[in-house]
Amino acid sequence: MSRSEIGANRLDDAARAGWLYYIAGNTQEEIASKLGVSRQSAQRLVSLAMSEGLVKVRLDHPIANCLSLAEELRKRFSLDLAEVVPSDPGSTSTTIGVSQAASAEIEKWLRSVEPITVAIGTGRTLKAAIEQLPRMDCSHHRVVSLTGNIAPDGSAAYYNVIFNIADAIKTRSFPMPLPVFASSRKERDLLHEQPMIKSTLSLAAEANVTFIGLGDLGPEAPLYVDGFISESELKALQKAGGVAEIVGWTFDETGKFIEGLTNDRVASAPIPSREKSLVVLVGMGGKKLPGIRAALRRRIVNGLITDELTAEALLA
Amino acid sequence: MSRSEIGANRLDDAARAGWLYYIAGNTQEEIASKLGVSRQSAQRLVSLAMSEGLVKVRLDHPIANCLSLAEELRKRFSLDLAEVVPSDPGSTSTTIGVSQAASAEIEKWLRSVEPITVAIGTGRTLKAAIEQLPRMDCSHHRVVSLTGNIAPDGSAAYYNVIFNIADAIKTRSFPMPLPVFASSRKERDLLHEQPMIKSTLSLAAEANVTFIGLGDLGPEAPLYVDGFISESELKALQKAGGVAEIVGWTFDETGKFIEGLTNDRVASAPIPSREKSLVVLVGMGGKKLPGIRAALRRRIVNGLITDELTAEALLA
DNA sequence: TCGGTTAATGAGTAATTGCCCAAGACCGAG
DNA sequence: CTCGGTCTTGGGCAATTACTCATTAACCGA
Repeated sequence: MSRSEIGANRLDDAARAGWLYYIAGNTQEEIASKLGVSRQSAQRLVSLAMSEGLVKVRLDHPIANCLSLAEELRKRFSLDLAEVVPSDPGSTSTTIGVSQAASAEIEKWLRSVEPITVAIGTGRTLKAAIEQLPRMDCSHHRVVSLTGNIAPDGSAAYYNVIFNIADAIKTRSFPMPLPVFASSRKERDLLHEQPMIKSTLSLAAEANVTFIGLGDLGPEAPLYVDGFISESELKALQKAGGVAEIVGWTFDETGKFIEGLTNDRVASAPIPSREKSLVVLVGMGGKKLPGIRAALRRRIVNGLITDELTAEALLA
Repeated sequence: MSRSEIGANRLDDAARAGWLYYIAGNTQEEIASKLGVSRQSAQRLVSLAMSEGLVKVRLDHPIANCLSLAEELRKRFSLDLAEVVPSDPGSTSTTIGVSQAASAEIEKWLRSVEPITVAIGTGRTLKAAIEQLPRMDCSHHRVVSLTGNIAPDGSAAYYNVIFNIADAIKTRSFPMPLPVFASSRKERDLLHEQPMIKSTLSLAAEANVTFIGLGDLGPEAPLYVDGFISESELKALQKAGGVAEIVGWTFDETGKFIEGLTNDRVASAPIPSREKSLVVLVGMGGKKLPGIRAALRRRIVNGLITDELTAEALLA
């Protein structure tokens, strides 16, 4: 029996154990005897099923406060989509909850029988959301990345999610075989003139729906931490008033894009039209708050998925 | 604060507790302190969230054995849909697993943006499936019942699920305001001539997809236990070779409908076309086995959702 | 074939959860 | 206002689950 078969069997067993536990309501001891393993192994299988994402938990009840916050956000910022999930006071996670909600929204779009084009950004939040997606056949849809997938060191950019999505669902995916930042404006423009890139860019421009994350520009800015920009570049952006970035495009607290600096070199596609399509920002947490507020005010996005605390702060 | 508000708040809290438990991964003690209640109350809220169906657990991993059984069933009986869920050896439940799978399949159809018509039968299995449905807006779809909803004692037939479905999702639903069995063939035909009934019947006939359960005709036949037929009628059906019924239509082990007897009086709609639509039978367990086999052989249905053990028995 | 390394296993134990029961709150009827 | 009944609450305890750790088995390269 080959290595991969063992692995498959293991996941198979995990799925079976998870099924017996979560659906059939067996105790782990019962599962152990039914599967002919020790209680400890059964426990491991169950937790494996959970950690591997075989088990998806969904909670559908419209919690009153979340609903009303969403409604207010929609009105205040003329949003086409607003979703608010409960907050976990005390948790420091910046993805918990919103990634599940984002996943559900992405899934909803992908269930469409009409072929659609989905554009997607980068980041931890989106990555977590994609991991929640069920395996499904979406071969009639197209998923296109808004950002380059090459990290400064030449490796694949870790938080570029286009490959994760292609992995989770069966679809035609269009990565952007580019560095995230070119070395100069000239080089960026040159790269964008390449036929393949050009067609991917125009595909992105006509996306029906777009899901993007947001990175702050504080001392632990993802762009800086992940090595896409240097410390001095970060400082310069901060000095120019930059508060956040979306797929690499930095902007100030009014949502105005920073002139020059790194924005000259971002190889990302422009953010698709908010007139003709839905652009959903997924994010939560105090660090992102100024950025989210700016993005909403200048209508860089027309959809938002966030949590209760952030929603309240946005409305305050 | 009114009674209903209290109830709503309670479910709201339950949802919040369930969210903190299942999504955010808090312990019940943490939830208790965050929600400002005792640990026991938190525990109650979490279990309420589960029992009220606010929390939906889905397991998506193609368990190899289930997949191959489904594939074989599809081939052997020329099915358009076959789904096999794991069995819980030892459990006596006749709905566990298949109802979840049926719910997922129903949901898939209801997610369609094209308006569709869904026909639905009766029974414990389907009732359990409907309870799993998430709240969703399906006002562009129509859901029609295949059977009358009036029990012999004049009350609403308990296992008629059309009201449950209308309760769970927002849709135009079409019940059949009829007894399940008329007193005679003549009366049945007369009832079916009434304009409203007639239009509901023709709506059922053009359903895009149909979900039905199956009842055995053994000593504990649901039809008999629920008081729809008398003991002597049951005996007569058995003597005539009847092994099972679908929405009241009884048939023998070859799938041939029993001539005369109760079939003359069934007020149910005929089972929709297997040529032009998908008719899915949902059921599992040894008691139903002869019935399921018969239904598949004579193509009373062209779709099946069942469990491993039943699938294996069908293929043996 | 042999060491070295890694992964899997089972025992024991701490943490967490589910359940039962008694006490108290609430409500309607008298 | 009081009584009887029902529902809710929290304490305590038994059952269940998660984690740690030492041991064993499996694997891999030489």
